[in-house]
Amino acid sequence: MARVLITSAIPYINGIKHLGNLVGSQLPADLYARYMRGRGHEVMFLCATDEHGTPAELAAAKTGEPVDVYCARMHGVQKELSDGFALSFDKFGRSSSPQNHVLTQHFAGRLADAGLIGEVSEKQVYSHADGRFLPDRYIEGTCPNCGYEKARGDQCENCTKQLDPTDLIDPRSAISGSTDLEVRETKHLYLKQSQMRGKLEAWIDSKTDWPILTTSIAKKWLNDGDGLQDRGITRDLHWGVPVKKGDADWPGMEGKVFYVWFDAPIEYIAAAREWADEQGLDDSAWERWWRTDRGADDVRYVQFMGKDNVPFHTLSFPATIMGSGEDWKLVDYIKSFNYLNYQGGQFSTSQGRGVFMDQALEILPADYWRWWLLSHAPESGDAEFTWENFQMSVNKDLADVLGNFVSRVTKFCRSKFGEEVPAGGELGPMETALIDDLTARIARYQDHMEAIEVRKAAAELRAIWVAGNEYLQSAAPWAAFKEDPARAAVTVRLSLNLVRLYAILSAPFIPEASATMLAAMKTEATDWPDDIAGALQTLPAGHAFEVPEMLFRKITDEEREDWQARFAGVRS
RNA sequence: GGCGGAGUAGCUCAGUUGGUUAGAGCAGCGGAAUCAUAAUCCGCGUGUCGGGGGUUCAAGUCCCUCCUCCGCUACCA
Repeated sequence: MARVLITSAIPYINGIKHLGNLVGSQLPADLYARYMRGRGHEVMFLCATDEHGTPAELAAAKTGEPVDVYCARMHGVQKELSDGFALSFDKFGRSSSPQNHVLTQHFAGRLADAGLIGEVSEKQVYSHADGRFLPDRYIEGTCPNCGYEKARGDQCENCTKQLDPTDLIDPRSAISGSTDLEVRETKHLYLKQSQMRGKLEAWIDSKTDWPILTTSIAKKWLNDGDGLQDRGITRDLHWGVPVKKGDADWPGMEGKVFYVWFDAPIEYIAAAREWADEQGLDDSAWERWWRTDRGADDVRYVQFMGKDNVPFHTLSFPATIMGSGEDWKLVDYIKSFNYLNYQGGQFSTSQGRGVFMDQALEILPADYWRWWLLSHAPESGDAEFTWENFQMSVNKDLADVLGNFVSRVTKFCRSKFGEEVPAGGELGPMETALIDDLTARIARYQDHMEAIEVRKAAAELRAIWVAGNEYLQSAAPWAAFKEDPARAAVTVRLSLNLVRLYAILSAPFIPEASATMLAAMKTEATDWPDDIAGALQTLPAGHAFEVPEMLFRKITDEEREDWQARFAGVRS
């Protein structure tokens, strides 16, 4: 039994995530976690909300809540939705947790001791009306290049020119519109990533099995321009982890907090600690996952994220861990994803375009979304969601191929043999052929799951479902029953066992339907099938079962058209 | 602009280090079957592998060039 640590990129606290966000990290991470658990491995699957930063403060101000109250509420909303999608986190933590405060300050102290933190005095724009420093993107003005009047301080959306906020003509706060701005001197801490460039590059180079998408992004940042740049890790904000050197004050940094990209990845570790604390366990319980000197040296650590998050996970966070000089666990494999588009354009949180997690669950159960999203995961390039494709895929794969198989087998048995596994007959050549076919297919399915080839795994699983229909069609128990009931009994007995087998194999993709199938078969035998022939005899003759409710209903054309119209425009 | 990804059947996509007539699912057409959610199963592919050029006995695969789409570009997280 192996031990597998799995983290999914942590979603920002603001708003509800859309399906593109979901399929880019949390959902495939859950697939992998469920599969690894199914194989009998010990899994620690962690996620959290990323709660700090200016956007959270502004969103809270807008709703009139104190920012901690706002974050607590939104965390609850996101937790509920992740439960709705059956995401099986061992802990869904919060980057604002006390555990993360302690760890973030600890890392900062270690990095400072190692000489990897520098203090830099820099000029930033302060807005008197807003009472805060403004990030570049929150300053608007006229573009000096093209004259566009709503250019942002980081880049002009009209002419795409990179800007510095001080370049803008007639700058104003994008928050309040105030022009009462001032360039102020402020001191910040920088993580000297540049000093670790060689070490990081050697580490990246050693990861020959990583996806090209992952390593190419990392190398770009390592080698672009003057090489890896140092990054500021503090901000003049109120909401965040106060700047401290371990548990000691940091002279000159009073009133400042660590910046999100520094404290957010550390929350991966803190989430494990939150989990241990919640369970009433001591530090060794989480350290055995995270400290290689305390038991984590045999842990395999896999991260899931969208491609936009790759630089932080390949460079900044490893720099933090390596720079600490302590024996923290580094990631072993990074699975990154491209983007999912929506009906020819992008999903857009700001424009409310696309389907969001809460809306998705309002119209269909999680398994429908899980299956479509995972079987179309944007692995080799950006992928596209269309309602036509969604309707066709889900109806065909889930309702016709899998759902109908369960239905035809259980109902046929009930009408001819009653609601128990029928006795009699011996396995013949047709059964042997099926078992051989399944054995080969399941081996391929496992290979794809081990390699986290999500689409290929889904395609093989579907083929495994099809194999059941092919077998049933050629064995034709409805015909055999008339002259050779024992022959029909063999077929039905095997097919009922197939239902159980399918439930186990399919659980990582469609956990709710899988549970329904197991309940209908009245079995708690859910061990992963190593020997297929043996696994298909688990339910013995005489074992009672029941005909389940329809596993998957079909999406009608009317519904599809309705949803298409409803989600075309702006989210209400 | 720079970097990266993608461009293969009507649609969504596979195609390992270059090697027989380029594949799968869906859709479409024809058939079988009637247990089942009008479901299932079988058969059917004349594709300029984005365009052009090149290397090679042999190119979807390698090289050059051009076109299109997408992402990133370090203060959005």
